[in-house]
Amino acid sequence: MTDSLLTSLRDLAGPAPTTLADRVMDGWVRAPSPLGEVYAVVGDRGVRLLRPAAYAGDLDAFLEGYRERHGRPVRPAARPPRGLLPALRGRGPGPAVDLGELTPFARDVLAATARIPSGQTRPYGWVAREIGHPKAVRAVGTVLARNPVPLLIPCHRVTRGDGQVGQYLSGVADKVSLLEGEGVDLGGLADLAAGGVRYLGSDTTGVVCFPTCHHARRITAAHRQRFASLARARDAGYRPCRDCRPM
DNA sequence: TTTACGGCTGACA
DNA sequence: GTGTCAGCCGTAA
Repeated sequence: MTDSLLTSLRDLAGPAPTTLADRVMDGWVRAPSPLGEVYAVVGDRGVRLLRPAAYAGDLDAFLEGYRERHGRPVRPAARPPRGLLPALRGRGPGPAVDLGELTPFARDVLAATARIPSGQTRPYGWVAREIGHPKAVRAVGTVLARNPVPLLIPCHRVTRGDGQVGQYLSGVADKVSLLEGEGVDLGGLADLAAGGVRYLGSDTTGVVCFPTCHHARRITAAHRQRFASLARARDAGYRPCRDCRPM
């Protein structure tokens, strides 16, 4: 049997080949989300753009804007991409996203943001440090403001270092509602921030975390220690949590 | 190539 | 405690 025949047989066992139309046209879908209906455009490598309808406005205008910006025609997709609907309900790893048109810096920012677990928040400065550009804090904000796939890449989980929620693509109210929907205690965080507290530690483990970290939330009141800075926590003998990597 | 602009931050009054 | 300001840095025009 020739190699080319083997290859052909193997291809038959794989996913159905995409048609030419699939390669040159993207497909759009509507889907429900915590922010109401969203529009999404999907290419052969994944979701390329997602916008809440309430923010994007009229579907025609949204599609026209997409065509203009990306120079690609769009048609209704036969079905939503695998994983999109569960991801918008907060379940599963989510669909593939196509960030190929972004700069390497922007992709790094979004990749770091995608690692923030549901129900937790990180400061803009944390994202900057994670990607090796600790001083590019504002540039991180600029990238997140243009996140092509909000909700799928949870830019709402990036908040200001001083305890305020910060801005959001479709408005602060949406950011607040998303975070509260994930169980983030914004009132509690604001109280901590008002008292100058940015980190919580456990005096039984000697570990210090961001307040929304999974571990910080389990510290019982009697053992909870509050810190204004990581330096203070270190001086007191605490080490940074390996999960939330406070900075 | 230059410039202006942010989903920010830390310092200082 | 709160308000202001300069610094920072990747983009887009």
